[in-house]
Amino acid sequence: MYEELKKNLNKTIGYQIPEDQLDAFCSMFFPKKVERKTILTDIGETYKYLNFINKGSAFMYYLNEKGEKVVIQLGIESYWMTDLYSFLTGRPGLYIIETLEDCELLLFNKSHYENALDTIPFVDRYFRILTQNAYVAMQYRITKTNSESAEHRYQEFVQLFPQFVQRIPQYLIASYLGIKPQSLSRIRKNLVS
Amino acid sequence: MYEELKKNLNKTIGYQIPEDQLDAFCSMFFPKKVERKTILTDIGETYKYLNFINKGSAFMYYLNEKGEKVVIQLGIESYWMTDLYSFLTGRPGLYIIETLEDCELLLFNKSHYENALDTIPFVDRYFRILTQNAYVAMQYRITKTNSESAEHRYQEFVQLFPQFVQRIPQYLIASYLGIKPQSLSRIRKNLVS
DNA sequence: TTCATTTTTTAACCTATGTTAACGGCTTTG
DNA sequence: CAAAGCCGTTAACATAGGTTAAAAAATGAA
Repeated sequence: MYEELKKNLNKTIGYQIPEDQLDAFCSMFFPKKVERKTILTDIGETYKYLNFINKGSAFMYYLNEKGEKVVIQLGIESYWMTDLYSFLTGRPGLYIIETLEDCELLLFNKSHYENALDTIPFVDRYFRILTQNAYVAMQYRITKTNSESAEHRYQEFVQLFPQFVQRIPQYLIASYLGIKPQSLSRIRKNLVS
Repeated sequence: MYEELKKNLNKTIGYQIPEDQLDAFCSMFFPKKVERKTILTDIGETYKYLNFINKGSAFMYYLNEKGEKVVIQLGIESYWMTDLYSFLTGRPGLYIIETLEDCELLLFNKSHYENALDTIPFVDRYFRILTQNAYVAMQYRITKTNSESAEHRYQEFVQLFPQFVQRIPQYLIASYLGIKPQSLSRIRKNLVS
């Protein structure tokens, strides 16, 4: 049940975490299975959980004034999916998280979060690194969006996230890259020939 | 000397911080004056300081393959300017910070940072909120860049950062918004008429 | 297997933004 | 105060990507 999570913990932290600490941490999670196309948390609700994807895939998006989904984040196994801001501040969320495939999630609620930070040595470091990585990745994404062509960005996306290309519908990848599905289709066509 | 910083601390934290704690924190800063067009930290160097802008303005940018400056962040009084990733991890920075006007900076180095986190109660909360805000702002910026026209983004920029429009050269604002200076000039012309 | 739905592709046409190049007004510096 | 750079504007032209609409392909449900 917790293999994927433990793998992620060790990899993120960068050293082998003692097994008893790992188990203490994992015991705080609440497993949950949900079908594909399930909305995990809706706009305006407060995010009560950090969601770890143990199996399956999901995406987080924003609905703009035209009613279009603007994809903010994509995730598969071993990714966290949360409106971090809402979770941390307790304020209503701005984004919607929806599953793409049937999912096995591991939920981690706020009181466990605070408790773990205080009692399990590696946890503080783990979440600090996680947040740092998310921040850096987003900063990188902005610089690329602001300075590279859609074609270039797509090629880089394929290179960085080959697993995503297999499993995430193309129109969501397009939105993630800030272009229309028709444009991505055209770009792919040009790349082949 | 520390008025701007204290103001920022109280505002960010959301309550009145005891004066002795404020003073303890402020005493850890190292004031520094630099001229306009000074490069604070260059690509490849590790960021040793968190830079608080007490007076003046600066910007952080990335040099892409074509040698163009891609602006990541703009800042005036009361803004922090740092490659947070480099500062926190000790790895070489990816970005360049350069002053626009003559600046009075307050530098905060890493050992002071760690020391302050441990010994002054409000500091942990302060930096947590600061990081959260930066994260949220960047997420917002991505969604807008990926779904709104340049004109719309500029109008929102003017509304959110009227002080920036006065003091930051237009070609840097254009880069921040992900467009060319000529395009921003054209957009502004259309808005007037 | 079939039908309904979702996703991708195509194509013709449109528009916002990029490109190149030139000019003029500030600002900085000697 | 003159010269040199820098910055913002303009204009003509080029193009990446958006729009609309339809058909084709893939997927899921019955």
